[in-house]
Amino acid sequence: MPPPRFPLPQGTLDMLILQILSLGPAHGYGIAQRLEQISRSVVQVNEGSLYPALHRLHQKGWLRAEWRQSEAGREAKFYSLTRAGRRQLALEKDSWARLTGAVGLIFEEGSR
Amino acid sequence: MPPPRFPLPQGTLDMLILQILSLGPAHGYGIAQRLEQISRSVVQVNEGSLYPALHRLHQKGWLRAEWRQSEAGREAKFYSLTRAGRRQLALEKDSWARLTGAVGLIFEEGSR
DNA sequence: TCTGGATACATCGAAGGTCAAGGTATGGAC
DNA sequence: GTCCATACCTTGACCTTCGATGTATCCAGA
Repeated sequence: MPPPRFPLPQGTLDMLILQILSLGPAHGYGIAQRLEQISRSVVQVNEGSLYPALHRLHQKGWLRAEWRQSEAGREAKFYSLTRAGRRQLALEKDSWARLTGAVGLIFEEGSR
Repeated sequence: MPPPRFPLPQGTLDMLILQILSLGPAHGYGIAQRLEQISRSVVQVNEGSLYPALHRLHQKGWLRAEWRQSEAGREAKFYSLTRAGRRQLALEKDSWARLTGAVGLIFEEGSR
């Protein structure tokens, strides 16, 4: 039985996109593929979430967009992190660490 | 500067409530306090999130509700986990572990 | 006595993100 | 010539969280 898909908690997708782009420019389709590969299929991005998220991040000035030729020889919109995007990623990683830390504390409380 | 408050990702509140109740019955107000205490104020539950969540979980059959006297001598609605609630908590913990694991993988990918 | 703060419940509308479903188009392989 | 992978996008339904607001009791301190 393959692991069940589960919805990404609101807000985490932005962080994951920024993280992938911190490794280098990529287009939407590629971002989705990388997320799935690296996470071993735990993270599966819906296109109806992905593209709005990219537009959102772009509009906020965290991404730069540029039409280029893809590896497959197709026109594709390549995104890359801006300086502000890098800052934002750091912030979101920080929040994530505090959240998971807090959840960890709450879970431990039961096992003592 | 105190750590900034941040919104709980959608869905995590249910899991945290179930976890707190797995330690024993509690009323809404008390659940919020415990979450804040245990998490060292990282998790701060909004009442407009808490009460709808409790009703939701109750309606799904994961909680039992009962009016009793609180420690402070006030009428309060005490919630406790049902068997189905315990099952649900296990499921959600599992999803959480897979999610944080996946996010961990994606973060590591950058630091190699 | 009365005022404020803690306890305890609840509801409402706004805001925001995710999802499933659907649509368009090109390139290469068979 | 047809199918699949690539690559973009939009729409509406759904759900949760949030901030604001409302009600009520109890107790401590001025």
